Amino acid sequence: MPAEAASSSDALEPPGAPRERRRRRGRARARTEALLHTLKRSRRVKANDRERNRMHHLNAALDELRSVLPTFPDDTKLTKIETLRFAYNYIWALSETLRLAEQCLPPPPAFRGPPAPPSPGSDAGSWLSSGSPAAPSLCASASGPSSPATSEDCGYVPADTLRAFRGLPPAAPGAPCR
DNA sequence: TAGGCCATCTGGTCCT
DNA sequence: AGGACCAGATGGCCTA
Repeated sequence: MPAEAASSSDALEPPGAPRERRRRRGRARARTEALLHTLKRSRRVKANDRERNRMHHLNAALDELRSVLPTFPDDTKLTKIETLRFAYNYIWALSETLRLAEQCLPPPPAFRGPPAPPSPGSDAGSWLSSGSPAAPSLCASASGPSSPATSEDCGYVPADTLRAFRGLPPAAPGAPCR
């Protein structure tokens, strides 16, 4: 108790002085607490502002992702979770398409030999053709565009968003090469 | 009206 | 110390 410890010198004061000092100390403490409160408050407001900005940037990135996904104009805007799942499956579908194309076409002479290091810029096929990441079971691609799957079949992409895959070239597994 | 989605606030934790 | 990131809470809006 700091207040108790300080009271030892109070015995030398005239009567009434300790009470006045305590009162002053109380006012000072109230002032510091108020100052601390406003300081905390201003920090919080600043943090809120940063957080809001951060989320806006995140949403902007999500919008950018939406804009490159194949959706129809009359489709309602994909939700955040739909966008992420759709992108995940779309990437997988593209990589499958690439893989099948590589199976059908003889590789160009420049690509013969040891595979290039797995950097996205150098050799798309080598890093895209590893198959389904964690087996996402993209039903629309697996069953072909003519038989769009339902979300019950797939579990990854809602039926509405799956319709966007209809525009893809048929890349059914096991499709005969020309 | 219930449920889904979203924006915002908030406190905690980690990193620089 | 201050900023970034994260997850939980809350309230508003919309739709079935």
